[in-house]
Amino acid sequence: MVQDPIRVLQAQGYKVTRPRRQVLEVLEEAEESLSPYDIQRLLHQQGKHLNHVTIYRILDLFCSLNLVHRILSSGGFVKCTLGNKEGCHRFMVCHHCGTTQEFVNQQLCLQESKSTQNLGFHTEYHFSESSGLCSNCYRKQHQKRKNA
Amino acid sequence: MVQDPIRVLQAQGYKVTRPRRQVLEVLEEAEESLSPYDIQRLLHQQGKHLNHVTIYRILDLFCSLNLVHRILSSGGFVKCTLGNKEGCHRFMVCHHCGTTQEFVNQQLCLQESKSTQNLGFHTEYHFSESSGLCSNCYRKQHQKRKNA
DNA sequence: CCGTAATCGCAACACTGTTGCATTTAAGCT
DNA sequence: AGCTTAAATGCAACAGTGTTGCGATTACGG
Repeated sequence: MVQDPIRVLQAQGYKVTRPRRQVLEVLEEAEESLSPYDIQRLLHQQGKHLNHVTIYRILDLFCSLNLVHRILSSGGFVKCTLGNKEGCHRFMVCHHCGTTQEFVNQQLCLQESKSTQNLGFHTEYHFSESSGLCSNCYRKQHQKRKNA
Repeated sequence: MVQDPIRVLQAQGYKVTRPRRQVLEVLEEAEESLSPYDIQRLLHQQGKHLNHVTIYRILDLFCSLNLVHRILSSGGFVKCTLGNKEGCHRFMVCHHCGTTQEFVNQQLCLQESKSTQNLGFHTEYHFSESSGLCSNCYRKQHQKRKNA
């Protein structure tokens, strides 16, 4: 499991501010990836008002600390839920409902590193993204077809 | 090896226009990923003037045909150089010089699919990005340290 | 060479991300 | 608890990126 983000901030000498806690909370609760402006809108609905500049800066910081990852297919950010000792993140993204789920696979990670090293590349970090249907959406699509 | 992009366009009933050929050419020559506006600038320098809207639409099309892939770390686009029967793309991106190189690994691809399927996910497509130093930049950094 | 559907260019707009600077705040110290 | 100060936030203004609708142009089949 990933370390408590608050602890990570403290350990690296960053302040634990209200905006940072709020951004963490909203990412924590989300099932899908959120754009900076999504985050602003969601917080706004809760009566919490953050400047978009602040959100951008917070996301930059969180990315650099590997607390958060940007999803390519959506452009949104997700909170990393799993440890990443090896500098590796793997995500599954449902292209129907947008749900994003992180997973780990130590063996895949090692093989991916080895594979790039064999090609003369010095990998420091890697990630992967699998796009498809989550089990829920797959079931729904399947039933629809049966009924049609 | 990947099929000739021109053939792909024709086979799918898309016209082979001058702007499309020009975008393909500039991506072909580039070692690093190029943003839409990078592409416009490069073509402009060659006396070829494309509207940015056109470039966006062409890149959308090429992405949907899997002729081109967007790199997360840079936001730029690269021409896919290898086949992708399995709906899989793997890239190495040097964070120093920006060079981008595609590679394949059938075994990794199969394992990644299996891994997500075991988690109840129905993967249709996946890709990975390894960030690090290419052999050239690694050597340079290494020498610098020795001299310092 | 002609007709036409697809594609492109243009203008205008909407959204996303950035910079500099004044104000506020977390956290260490007493 | 109050004081201090470096870090972080908010604001305003701007810069860059991406989108839409529509009229003009062009690839390509006949």
